[in-house]
Parts: sequence; structure tokens; C-alpha cells
Amino acid sequence: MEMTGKKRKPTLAEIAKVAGVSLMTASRAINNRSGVSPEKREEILRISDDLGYVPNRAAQRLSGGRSHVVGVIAPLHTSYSSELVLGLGSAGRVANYEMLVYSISTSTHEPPAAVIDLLTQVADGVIVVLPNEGQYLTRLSQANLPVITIDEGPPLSFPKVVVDNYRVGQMALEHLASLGHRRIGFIDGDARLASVRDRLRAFRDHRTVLGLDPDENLVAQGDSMQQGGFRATMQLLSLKDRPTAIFTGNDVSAVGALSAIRESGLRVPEDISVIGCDDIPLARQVYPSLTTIRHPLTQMSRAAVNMLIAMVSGFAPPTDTIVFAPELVERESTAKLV
Amino acid sequence: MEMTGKKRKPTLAEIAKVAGVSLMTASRAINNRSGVSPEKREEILRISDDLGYVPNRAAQRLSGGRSHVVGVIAPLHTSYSSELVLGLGSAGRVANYEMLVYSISTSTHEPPAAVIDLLTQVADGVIVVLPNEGQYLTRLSQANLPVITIDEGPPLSFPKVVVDNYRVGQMALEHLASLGHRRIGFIDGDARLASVRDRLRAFRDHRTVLGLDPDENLVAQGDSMQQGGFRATMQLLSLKDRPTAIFTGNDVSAVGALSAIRESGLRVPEDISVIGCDDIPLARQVYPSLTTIRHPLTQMSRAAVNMLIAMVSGFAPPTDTIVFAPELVERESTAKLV
DNA sequence: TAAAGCAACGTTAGCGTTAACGTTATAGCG
DNA sequence: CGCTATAACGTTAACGCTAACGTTGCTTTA
Repeated sequence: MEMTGKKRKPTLAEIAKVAGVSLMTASRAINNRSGVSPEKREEILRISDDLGYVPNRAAQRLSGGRSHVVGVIAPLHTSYSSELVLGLGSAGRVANYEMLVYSISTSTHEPPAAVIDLLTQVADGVIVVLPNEGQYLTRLSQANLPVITIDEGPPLSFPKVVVDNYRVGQMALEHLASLGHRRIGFIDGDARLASVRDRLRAFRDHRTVLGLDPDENLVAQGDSMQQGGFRATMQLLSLKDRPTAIFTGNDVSAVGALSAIRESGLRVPEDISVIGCDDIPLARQVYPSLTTIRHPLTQMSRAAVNMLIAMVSGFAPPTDTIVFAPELVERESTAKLV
Repeated sequence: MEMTGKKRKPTLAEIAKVAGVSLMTASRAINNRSGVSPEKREEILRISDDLGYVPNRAAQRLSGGRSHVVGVIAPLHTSYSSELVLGLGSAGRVANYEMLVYSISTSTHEPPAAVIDLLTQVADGVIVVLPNEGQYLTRLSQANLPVITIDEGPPLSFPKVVVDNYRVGQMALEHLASLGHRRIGFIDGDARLASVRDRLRAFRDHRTVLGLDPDENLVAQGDSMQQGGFRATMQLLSLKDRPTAIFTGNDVSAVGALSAIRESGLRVPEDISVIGCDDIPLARQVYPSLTTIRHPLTQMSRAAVNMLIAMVSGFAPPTDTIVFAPELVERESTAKLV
């Protein structure tokens, strides 16, 4: 019912004229607002469909309406946030919202003011994925439109959707302990991220709770990337009394750990168990596939979108923070200590 | 000279009022058009700066002007295109254009019509990175705004920026041949991509030219991903007379090849040389680091942006296709045949 | 039965910007 | 000196849409 090779897109006025109604009646019908009789509404919708009508977002927004566009700011070079952005996209589409993404390239990069301005002009709201520090958050907060973040950011008090990262650490440790491991290594990530700090804190706390070896040499510094995981693992393996299991700050580091272990002539999970967290797609693809603590990314992005849309519609968010529980995914990289 | 905690952004009218000139004079001054005396222009610019004026893109576009936004459609889950998008971002920023990205998730996924419409409304032009088949390209071509692609797409005749992929295959093969290799394996990628087909063609052609072993068993099917590279390599290694070098369709496959070789108890490059292509960041990070055929991504994205901006400004593109030459990057994964 | 309520519409006035055209002053020329 | 070309402005009318308010006709209620 469209896709006739027409050049110019029809405007609302043309729809209205064809339907023999006023501009506003057409507007109301198309935006699903009250004040139109069911029959007229249906006819208007049919005509709009026939003519391939597409609302002009710029005009919508300009006249004070909603554009039905959500801006997303995310570091797209990590598959964790890529997954999240994908989820946001599909969640948004269900609610008749489209996502426009600005990609921040490195952990220190921040979007230029022009982008923020652009986003605040074209979008009804903004979702910031894995926010880092930066001027742009201030600018966003001044822009007078709803903003929420996924994962904790600098303390700027946007409503947020997060994972209970303390629980992530706890679950990983409990899993390994239940398999009989007593000497467990931890590979730390970028300490600027609250999530990373929480996991380390949980690791230390529950090491005590579970009666595991509290040796601080078992905590090695990674960088949340493959290379850092590799090096940190090498360091752990070089200990006189090396760990029988390793918990890494994220899956990417875990993959680095896998290759380090393999290169050291050891086997996973026979000689050493490895558990990651995040459950990015890569976790399933590597050999051996990774046991990991999954973040429910799909649900998180759905929650974020719904929360934002509610705010766009004028409702105050019910909670400032929505916390999601992580989930253990057992695969091949962990096994009982022999 | 801005960033005063103001809530509402000033409009052009306010600038004009403060400067004591008409709306149009302010518009002309700010858009760097003729018809304003140098002194007035300077004063208007100063005032606009003082007040933190930001043009309203929606209004600009609505009134038929340019929004200075470029839409990008790209599969962001591959680091190849991520890199490209990064490059587009910085190239655009230099020219005072900002990029807004729509991420396509899989090779079969295509952006919904609503996104295309949105992009065509907010953007002055669109760059499609690694275009796949799909309705959306048709819809884009009907939208009456400049579109260019990076890498070859379905034959829809958008102007494009490409790499000479035939030359890529040639260079890889010549490099390996110069190191003394005679039995060289090839790991094919997704045959729907023209680039992949070109490389295979070059492989076959130059195998003959260089007098190498033309055994067709040396061509194994991958999938442009790590797993496919792994499996294809395993297949090559299982040949009675296994290759002494492997050329993979991209770097990701090469990484899969590396682990396959390692797992087979062989060493790179002592036992087998591996050469990839693309030169994604990962290529430098793996061990051993990958010799590869680099695509000049930065230059390519710069060219794409410039080409698009020229088209936006009303110039026909000088050429339909800008071809970039690849470049050999020698690292650790290739060595002389002993 | 008259007043009031309400659903279903229509009209008007912008939103912030630029294209197109109109106006004014100044300079240049024979 | 009168005429015109030109630079430097100003005015007006859109662009496509929606909020706010009017209007109409019908139903409800005291």
C-alpha cells in the first residue's frame, strides 16, 4: 500500500484534503488521539497509507510536538553496548519510537556540543549507554528533556537502569566455590567504572564469607580488554601457588585469559576454570565456551525505553534506579576441582 | 563564551534583536553568506557566540535549508565498519557536519522504512557502509537526497568509495610467494560481498601468474567470522599435503585461523604463515600479530564525506567510484619458508 | 424545556528558519 | 547631474505540523 515511485512525500494537508476533513482531524486520527469518529479515523488512516504518508519529524518537533525519536549515546566499539543498542532499537520500535545513535569512540572521547544540541533538538529523549565523565552530561541535563542512563555514570542523578554488579561478583564466586575451588584469581578492569569496582568489592567480601584463600596476589590488574586479560592471567599463572579458577571482570578479558592459559600449556576447564561476566555473543563462540554471569541486556534495554517514554509522556519515573539481577550461565569453561 | 546555565536556547530572532539588525541579516552573517558588511557580520557572530546561539536544525531543514547532519547506515557489530564510522565522524566534524548512525545488526537485517524516512528528513545526505541487499536502498534512492556507499553494494549505482579488492588478493599472494611459499590456502568469506569475490578471483588468477599450486582443495569456505576461519583452517590442515601459508578473507577469520593452527600443535609463522586483510585494530593485538593488507579506512571515510558534502552542495560527483589502493602491513604472522 | 455537557469536528496562530523579493543608500559613469 | 548598477540590508511568505481555542449539533439532566 505504498512504494509507488512517487518523488515527493505527501503532507498531512494533502491527506486531509483527499479525506475531505480538516488538517487537525487528520492529525488527530494519525496520532491516535481522541476527537475523531471511528469511521473517519479509519478512512483517514487508509488514505494516509495509500498515499504513503510519512510524518515530517522536523515539523512535528518544531511545532512543539513529539518527534518519536530517541537519541542514543553509546560507545559502539564494545559488543556489550552494541548489544544494548540493538535491544534499544527493537524495544523502541515496538513503542513506535526510532533510535538515532551517536557513537563515542573511546572511553575518554565525549560527544561535541553540537551533537548534544542536535540530539536535543531532534529527539524526544536521550539514553546514554555506559556514560563516562564529561561536559556533555551537564549539557544534556540543561537541555530540558528526559535523559536516562544504562549503567551507573558520574553522580549526575539521571534515572538509570543498572545491573546489581555486587551480586555479579557474588554469584561468580559462589559458583566457583560450589565446584570446590578455594584459590580463585580475579582480573580487575577499568577502575573508573562503578560496575567494575562493585565486582571487586563483592569478590573480596565473599572470599571471606565463603572461606576462600584471601591472598591479595590473586587480584591482578587487567584493562577490560583482551590483551589486559592475557597479561593479567599470565601474572596469575606465574604465582608459586597458582589459582585453580579465575574470575574476570568481563568476557573480553576472559577470552584473553583463555589464550593465556592455553599458551601456558594448561587446559580449560581441566586445569583451570574460567568464569567471565556480561555474556556477550563472543562468550558462546570461543573454545571452550565461557561460563559467565549474564546481564539481561534485552530486558534492560526494554526497561530503559519504557522508562524514557513514560518520562517523555510527562510521567515522573516511578523509581530513580531500576536494578536488574544477573544470571549464571554455565558453559564449558568451569568444572569441578579434581 | 557560552555555557551560562540558561534554560532556553536563544533563537535567531533574539540574536537579530540584540544586534539591532533584521532576521535575514543575522541569518546571512551566521551562515557565512554574502550581503553583510564585515563589521556587522563580526558583531553578529560575537553576539551569537555570547548568547550561545545554536541553530535549530529542524527549522533549518523545514524551511528548505541544510541541517549539516549526515546519516550513516552501518553494521556496527563488525570492527571494520566501526572503524569506518569513527573515521566518518572525525572527517565530518572537520567539515562542520555531524553523523547520526543507524546500526544494522546482522548481514540480513535491514533498516525499517521509518528509519529511512527519518534519516532522509533530518540528514542532508546518507552514507551507507557495507551495503547489503534490501528494500531500503530503493527507498533511499527515491528520497531525492545524495547517497553514497562505502564498499560495493548491490548494483544500484550510488557513487561509491571502494578498495581495489582484486589488488588486495594480488598483494597478499605476491607477498607470500616472495617469501617462498608455493602451496597457499585461501579462506573464503561471505560470497554475497563483491569484495570477497574479487579477492578470490585475484587469488585464483595470480596463483597461475606466480606459478603456485593451483589445487582447488586449498580454497576453503569461511564465513567472515572467527568461527568460520577456525573451521576452514582445520579443514586446510587436514589435507594430506597441507599449505605452508594461508590467506584469509579478512582479519577476523585470520584470528580464527591462528587459534586453529595453535590448537593443531603448529606454530605461526614457523610452521605456517598467515596473512589477513583489513587491518582492524585486533590484528595488532593478537599473538602473533597479523601481517595483513590494510584498507586505508581513514582516507576512505574522508573521501566519502567530502564526496557527499560536495553532492549536498549541488555538485555532481567528479567520479562515480573512488578506488583506494590497499597496503601491505608486515607483522609477525608471516615468514620465509624454510 | 431550557441549560448545560460533550463529542466531533474546524480555524488560527505560531514553532525557527530561509528563499525570494523589495527597499534603500552609495558609487560609478557618460 | 541624472541614470543605473550594486551592496547592504529589511519584509513577507512559506516549510509541515500541532496546541489552543472555536464552532456545531446532539444528548443528558434538573
